[in-house]
Amino acid sequence: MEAGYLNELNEAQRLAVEQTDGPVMVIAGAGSGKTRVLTYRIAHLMHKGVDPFNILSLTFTNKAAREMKERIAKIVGGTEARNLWMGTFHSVFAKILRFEGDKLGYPSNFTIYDTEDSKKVLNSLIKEMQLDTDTYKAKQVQSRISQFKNNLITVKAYYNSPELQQYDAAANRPKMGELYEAYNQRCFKASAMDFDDLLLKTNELLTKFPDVLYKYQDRFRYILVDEYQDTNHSQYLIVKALASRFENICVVGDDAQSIYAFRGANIRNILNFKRDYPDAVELKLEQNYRSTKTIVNAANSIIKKNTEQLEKDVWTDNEQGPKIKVHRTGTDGEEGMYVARSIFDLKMQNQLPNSDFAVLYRTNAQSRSIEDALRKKNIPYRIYGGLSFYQRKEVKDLLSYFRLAINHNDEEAFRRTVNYPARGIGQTSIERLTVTAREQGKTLWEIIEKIPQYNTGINNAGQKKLYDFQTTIKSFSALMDSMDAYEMAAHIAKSSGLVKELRADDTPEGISRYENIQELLNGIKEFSEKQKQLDDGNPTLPHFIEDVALATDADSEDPNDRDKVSLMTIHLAKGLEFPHVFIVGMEEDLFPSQMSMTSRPDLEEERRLFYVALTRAEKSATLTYAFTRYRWGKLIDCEPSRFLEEIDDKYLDWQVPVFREFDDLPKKPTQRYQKQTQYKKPASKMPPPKNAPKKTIPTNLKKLNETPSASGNEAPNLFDGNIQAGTKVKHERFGVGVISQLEGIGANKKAIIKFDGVGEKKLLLKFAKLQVIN
DNA sequence: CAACCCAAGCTTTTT
DNA sequence: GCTTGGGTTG
Repeated sequence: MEAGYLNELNEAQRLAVEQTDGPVMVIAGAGSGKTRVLTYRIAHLMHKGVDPFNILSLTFTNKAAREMKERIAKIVGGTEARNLWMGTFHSVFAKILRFEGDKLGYPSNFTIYDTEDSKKVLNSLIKEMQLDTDTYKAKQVQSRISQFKNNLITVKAYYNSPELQQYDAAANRPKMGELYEAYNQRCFKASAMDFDDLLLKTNELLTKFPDVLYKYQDRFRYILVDEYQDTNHSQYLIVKALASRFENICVVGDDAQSIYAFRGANIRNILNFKRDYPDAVELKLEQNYRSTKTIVNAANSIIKKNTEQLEKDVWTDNEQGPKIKVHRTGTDGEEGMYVARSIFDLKMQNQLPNSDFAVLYRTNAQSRSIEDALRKKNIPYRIYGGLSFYQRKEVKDLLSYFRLAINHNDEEAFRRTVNYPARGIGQTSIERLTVTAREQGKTLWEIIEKIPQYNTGINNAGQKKLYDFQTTIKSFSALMDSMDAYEMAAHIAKSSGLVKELRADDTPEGISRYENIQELLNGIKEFSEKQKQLDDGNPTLPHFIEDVALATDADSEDPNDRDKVSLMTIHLAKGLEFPHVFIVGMEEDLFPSQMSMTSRPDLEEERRLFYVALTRAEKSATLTYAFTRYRWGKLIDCEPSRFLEEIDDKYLDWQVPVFREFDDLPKKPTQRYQKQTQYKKPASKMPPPKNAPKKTIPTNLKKLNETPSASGNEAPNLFDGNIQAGTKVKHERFGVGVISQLEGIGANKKAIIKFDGVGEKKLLLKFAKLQVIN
């Protein structure tokens, strides 16, 4: 067959497809047809006679993998496409670890612990080790351990690094190393790997066993990595190791869309690709096919504020399109109403489907006000993300039964199920069981299997209950080979007593829980049927669990959700596109998030996030922000996001009334505040916030990398002065206060200041325009 | 041992 | 404002 698809590509795209051998880096601007290049490239490889079995394609989400596979199947045929190795890093290497993990001491049925499981392990360890729960917060410890693992810092490496230990000691966590070690041991004992382990252990496998490395190098002769800018160090090393023999590696990404540094993604991986592969062919996809000129150019005007990036010039042939609307409302509730009304109007005027619209936000918590408003207007919507279906308590309870039946040593599954539904096995029994298990160096399961042999201190009735529990679970395991996933799941749901328990609860929540279990069972049925239709399918429960452990909600497509407005975080929106996009909550402290304000790299990541958000839009984008907003159940005052200021003004249509907080800016950076007259603010409706007689848009923050003296027109800047604790200062917004503590050095010097009536605030001296008062 | 009540923490993003 | 976990009570 003639490779006619090549004609559908532009020059750069065609080169990216045809350059099949040797290292290739494709920098793909937003909306530049990246997926098309990837799919065609794989199809092209197969046309050239490469066995799909030798192609490894790593994507960021399962959904992306599935969609790409479908598209390839359309070009080359389903049977051919099926043999491709395509999936997320986690899912591909989990599969390999099931196969090879015995070399590292793991059985093939190891459990994959999710974040919640890991946190529970850590919490019990913190308790057992009698550490202070204020300094050792499971969440913080977890992210620290995750950092270690993503950077291949083993326990041993940790102990060899005075620097790492000092860091933890300084954070008041001197036992971090012991905790790390204990956590690993506990997971290993339970035959469990956490998400990071899947990558770490793969690295270990490839390093320690050259024959294994050789085997997979030989298998994966052609490697493609999508979203390369979001790979972490661990992933980077895996790819590097696997590709080092044939060097047929193609990475695709966009440094401007790197938004996962917070969980270890290393933007250097893409910035340094050329250093790793000096012969690499570098291609840039710069023509945007998605958005209007306005949107493309506005997005460009934002992203150029970032310092570190690969040079590129994204442009489009599309029409100019309308300006980006910027709309301010009084409250978050009004913001939701404005969005709902706008969607409604656009829909009615232009006869558009709901699915043409998306509402994007920085944090999941913001969805509520949008939902309320959409509901009021009877506009159907779908929320993506948030608490995943599989994370819901009742769903996870049932899944835990499955997990325990598959891997008896899965301690978290054991703890979840042993007394739910209630079997009269109480806390004391579990406590005693745990103590015995730790003393004996055995798992909880190993103890209850032979409970009379151990001196647990549990009374006879309790021992019997535990033993019976163990027998029940074993009876499930025995059926695992003869039943498909659905039969097995339905059997377990019933025999465990879980269904009965849930049906007994006729409160609305109880009914909903019951329905969720039914939904889970339906899903499993669908899975079984689907697998049976494949010639190499595997309809068993363990296979289902494997899928679920690495699945997210974004992966499930409900046909009922077709014509709905999409609500999601910006992170989840990456890779998607919608004709009309609303970006809500354009406020300081929210977007950019307050967590990101103190460091340049973090702020740049937020800016990239904004870039991602804006470039999702095809035809129109609307930005909204509120004057006040409920956060943590409290009403707080908001300031417009600096990102609004950063967009080139000519692309914006400010629907903002004259606003007093802008009136006294140092040098009136734009005229927009004066020229807007059509939306005069009714003075009575918008009382100035109590503690902030005058707000300022933080224009000075734009100059983060400049020396502070450059902005010398302001009040005395204390950042380089030798200010001390105890000094009395005055802040524009918070009023008079006393510095109680100082931390950080140089540009990062922060002060904790106790303000009268406002309370304690931590402020970066560089920005807080403080005045010393005597 | 289970049910209920209250406090704390949370809200940056997720494979 | 909501959820989770811990503590107290029956």
